Amino acid sequence: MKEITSQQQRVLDCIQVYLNKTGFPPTRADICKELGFKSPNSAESHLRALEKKGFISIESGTSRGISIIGSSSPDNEIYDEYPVIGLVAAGSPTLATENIENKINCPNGFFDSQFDYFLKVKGLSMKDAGIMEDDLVAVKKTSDIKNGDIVIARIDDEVTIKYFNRKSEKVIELEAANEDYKNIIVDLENEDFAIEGRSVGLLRKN
Amino acid sequence: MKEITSQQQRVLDCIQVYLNKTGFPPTRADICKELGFKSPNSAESHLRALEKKGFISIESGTSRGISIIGSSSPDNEIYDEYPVIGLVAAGSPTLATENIENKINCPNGFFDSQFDYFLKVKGLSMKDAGIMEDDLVAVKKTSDIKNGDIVIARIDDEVTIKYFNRKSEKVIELEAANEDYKNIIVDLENEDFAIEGRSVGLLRKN
DNA sequence: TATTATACTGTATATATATTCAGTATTTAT
DNA sequence: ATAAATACTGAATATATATACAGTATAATA
Repeated sequence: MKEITSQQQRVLDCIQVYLNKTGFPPTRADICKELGFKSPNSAESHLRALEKKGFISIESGTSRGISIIGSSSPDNEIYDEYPVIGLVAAGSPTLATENIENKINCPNGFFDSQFDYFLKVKGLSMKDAGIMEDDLVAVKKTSDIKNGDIVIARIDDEVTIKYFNRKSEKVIELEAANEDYKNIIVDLENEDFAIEGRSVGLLRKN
Repeated sequence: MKEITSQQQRVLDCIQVYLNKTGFPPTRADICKELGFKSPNSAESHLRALEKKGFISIESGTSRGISIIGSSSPDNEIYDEYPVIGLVAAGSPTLATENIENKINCPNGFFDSQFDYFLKVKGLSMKDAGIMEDDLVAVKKTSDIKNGDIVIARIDDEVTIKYFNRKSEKVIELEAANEDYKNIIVDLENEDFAIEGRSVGLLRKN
């Protein structure tokens, strides 16, 4: 990255400020208005210099086609509020769908996969997988599950977090990661079973 | 916020994806191309519906003047980039740039206590504390430590993460949370020992 | 000393883009 | 039963915007 001049820095800052304020990049005219230039070509040539030095990229023939290189995220990143849902009852956990304990603000792409909510874990059935009591598991609502995935599953009214293991067409094993807990064999023909989602990450506050 | 239809959701997602990819919002034509519409008015009417429902705002007469509402970070929260530092067997986790693996953008008050960096864990010495290989431990640089705290400690040139246990004025025990690992007894008089910081949280991506 | 980069004003223009108007059809409320 | 919202195609147009061209002037290279 080459050296930047003070005027070029002003233009670069101007683009960043404009982006923060509006959510989209400025036009040449916008930059002129902001910095007091009287010709759109003033902005244009500064932009070309910034492009040549690698600070920005300009999409040719595209309105507002400016993007700042390097400062990939902090300002472009999207944040959202994710609900924390509790697994209530110690022995037989039941999902309280409406029971949102609180909300956590967190970058959208925080975990490798998109997720929908945090599940507050009760019990130690997944202890050996590093999932402890009160940990917040990032859950992606999906039924796209592979063997070995950590899933949030519902059997009748009981919700539990376990390793997923398909035994046959009609039999699924939910495997605990703790020898003190026994695995659950689900007969899909005789039981009301559903996958709530898959764990895509974990958050622990202590 | 009113209910969103599936098509409107597709358009909203399309805007978000385009923004992530290019750094600026799409035109009506861009949306059409992306979603297979044949008339720019298809995009236009969806945008108007999204605006009416409060999901986006549209700057009139402005090219690419779309901004997603709510996606901007709440004003009260402050975000920062936190470095991820690798815990190498015979190295020290310093904030030197050569040790920074990457950076994670994260709300400032994400964990209960302020923290300074993420430490990428190697090994399973804290397995029973739910800290697994490649987990990111949020570390607060401090020497204010109580017995039972999970600390990042340095003995000579070796850095480890262990439970802290002060045995006497001059003796500290570093306790592993895995019976396969043996505890470390530190004699402060004869060894070069320092506390790098304390674990205040944990982040796992999988 | 000639050349290139910086730092502008001012005018002009092709085109990228928003936006309106005219339709058609289905679904959902009132 | 009627209005309103959804979900589109297709064409037309005013204007927002990028971008080239013609200058002027100063500072930094080579």
